[in-house]
Amino acid sequence: MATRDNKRQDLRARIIEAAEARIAADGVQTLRARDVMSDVGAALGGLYNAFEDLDDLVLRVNSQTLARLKVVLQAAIAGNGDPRAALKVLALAYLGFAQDNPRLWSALFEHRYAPGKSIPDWHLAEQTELLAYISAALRPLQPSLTDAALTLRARTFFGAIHGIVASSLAGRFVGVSGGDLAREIAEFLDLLVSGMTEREEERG
Amino acid sequence: MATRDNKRQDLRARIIEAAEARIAADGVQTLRARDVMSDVGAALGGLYNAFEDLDDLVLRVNSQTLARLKVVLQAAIAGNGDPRAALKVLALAYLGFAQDNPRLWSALFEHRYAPGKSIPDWHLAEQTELLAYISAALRPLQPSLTDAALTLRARTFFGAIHGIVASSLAGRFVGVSGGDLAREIAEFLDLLVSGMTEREEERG
DNA sequence: TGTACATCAGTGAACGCGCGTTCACTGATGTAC
DNA sequence: TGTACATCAGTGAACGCGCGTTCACTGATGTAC
Repeated sequence: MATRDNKRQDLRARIIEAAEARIAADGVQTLRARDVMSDVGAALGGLYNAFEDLDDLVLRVNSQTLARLKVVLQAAIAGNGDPRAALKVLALAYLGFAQDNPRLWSALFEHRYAPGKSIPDWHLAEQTELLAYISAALRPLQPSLTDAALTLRARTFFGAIHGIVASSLAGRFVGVSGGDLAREIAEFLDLLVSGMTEREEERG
Repeated sequence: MATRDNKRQDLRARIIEAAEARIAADGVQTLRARDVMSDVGAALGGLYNAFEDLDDLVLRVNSQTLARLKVVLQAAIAGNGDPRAALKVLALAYLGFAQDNPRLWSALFEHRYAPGKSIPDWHLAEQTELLAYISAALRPLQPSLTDAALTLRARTFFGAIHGIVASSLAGRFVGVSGGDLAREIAEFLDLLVSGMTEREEERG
């Protein structure tokens, strides 16, 4: 019988679920072990049977958020055959995800792990995996780039789009609606893509 | 005699200076009232004669950092007559400032004010002022944009460049030197600018 | 210039609160025979 | 199937620590006359 182990896994899942709901509602900054365990209906100390510590729990929620984001990005590029549009589709899907899940999405970036503790490799790998989507969308547009340059360029693109989305969701874009923002990002990417094709034509 | 007031202003200045040094060395996250006042050689409670609270002190440091950034940006565009290069010059100056003052620069964005307390208008105005430099650099490149669209576009550009710089300084750009990054940003802007001129030519 | 009083910057010990984590205990689940 | 013992998840009160802020007190500076 794996009853004991089943219960353990079940509790873990319920704790993650409760933490996710808390973060989605109030943000990762104010997440408290007490609240999560009280939501779950279990004792405070039980958290430390199921997880190493609170950071570990947040990490699991973030991992789940990345997985959800991955699904959204995959769906976005799945039905799309035009390589010139792939980057834009990714960027707008990213914006949409951030708008739909602002606090979970923020938690990916704003959570501070305890000093000295670094993000585990498996979680960094999850992040890198998503960057590969950008590389793939970029490659047909900039075929002359080496693999290393392409990877760097993908990081640059991610930084840029993320920066635009983060600035807007941080409330710096006063009086700009979600639709305005999507148009602005689309336009921004058109500028980049037309710059890229011009470059490649000069080269070719 | 303004002796009393002189001393007050002097203490304020010394506290700001000490706080700035602490933030520059260790980051705003770990700034402690006790450390600052002990650096200054004054009693802990004295902080609350000179400032409203610790947030207020951080705000003053941030304000000073913005002023320094402003000087750097002004210097960068001052000797430059080519409007096509102005954006790039600004972006590279921004990167340089962030690289030279990583923790003071981070403090501008990562400091969390107490819940319910919002950033005062005069500080928001300081930020807006810097965005005007971007608008000015952008206008000759996109003359057909309305003022509102130009302002939005300036925010978009800032978000993008800031995002790239922030990602890189957060250590996500593994194995990328400062020089590589500057080249990458320069290239990124070339793409944008050539996209813009192409657009405006189509239009003209 | 001198005296008496008022003001307020400066002091630092103590307060207060939040909250992650621990730990001795219990009781349910698992194992051996 | 039943009994005795072992294990370990679950409990929640208590610990521990950090640290911003307060406050009663002092002494220097300022004001009135």
